[in-house]
Amino acid sequence: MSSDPSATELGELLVAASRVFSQQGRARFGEYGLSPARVRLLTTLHRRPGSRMRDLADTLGVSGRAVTPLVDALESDGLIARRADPDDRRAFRLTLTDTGLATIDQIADLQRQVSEEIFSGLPARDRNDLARLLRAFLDTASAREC
Amino acid sequence: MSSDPSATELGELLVAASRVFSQQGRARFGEYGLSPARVRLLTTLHRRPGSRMRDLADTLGVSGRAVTPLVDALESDGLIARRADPDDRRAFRLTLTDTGLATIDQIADLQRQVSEEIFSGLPARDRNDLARLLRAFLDTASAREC
DNA sequence: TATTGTTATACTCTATAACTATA
DNA sequence: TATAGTTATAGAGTATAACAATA
Repeated sequence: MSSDPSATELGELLVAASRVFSQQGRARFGEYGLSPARVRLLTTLHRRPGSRMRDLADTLGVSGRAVTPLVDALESDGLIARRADPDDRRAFRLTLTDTGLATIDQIADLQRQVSEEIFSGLPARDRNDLARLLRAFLDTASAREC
Repeated sequence: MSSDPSATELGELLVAASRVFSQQGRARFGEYGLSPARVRLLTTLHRRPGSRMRDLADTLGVSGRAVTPLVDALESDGLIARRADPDDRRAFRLTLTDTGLATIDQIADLQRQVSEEIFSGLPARDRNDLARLLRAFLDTASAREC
């Protein structure tokens, strides 16, 4: 038994739990043509309106190359708009259209439905504790990235 | 404020935390040619030696079709072996080779390294609480699937 | 020179559907 | 008929590298 025998198990539990949630969400969102990557991009953009594509790539933790086709598709579906950046002629500023904002509402509804369903078996107190611990973990993890 | 305003946030936290862990793991395992799907298949097979491909697909929660190329690749790399099922001539029994078992050890090492690194900022008590809550969540979630 | 975003290309993972060989 | 596994085909998501335009 080493210094922390449960670190590995903790990682496995985290991934397994997330997988349960993601698979449920993927199925539910899929009915509305919303893939995980699209949802992530839309909600990220909603939190940071006017982001450039590079900003989005950094925030999402993916390569710049991965953003282009996603934005292409979302733009062609009328959910987001590319606008020229007045300060940098190489860049675009991305914004949600009215349709995109309506989709954000739909996403929020679906997320709430899936979340309440999936966490319904967990007592409220456990849910609160879990949220607190996950927040603490994310704080320490993101602090170490800098 | 509805019955449980934090369910959505809890889902987001769970996915975000898992993503931190997975991205770190993906990078680390990738150095050894171990993709997430390969690791999942190998560790699952290690827990259930002699599984048939259909069993693996069910356990992994993917289509049968997704298993074939994975098994092909792992077999051609000498990590697993297909053996005819004596009771059903349509089916294969999969087993880990010695090389596959060595890879399992390597995977365990890497998982431990990544886990200890990523959870190092979280006090031991929080880690234990987090593990307990995730286990409780998985229990309720998998109970509902039946 | 460095950076923004694109095109070109390729890889991993997954799915559905049609097929074969067995059950 | 149903099932185990394969082949065929397709799609999403991502990566690296090379490029154009701009900083």
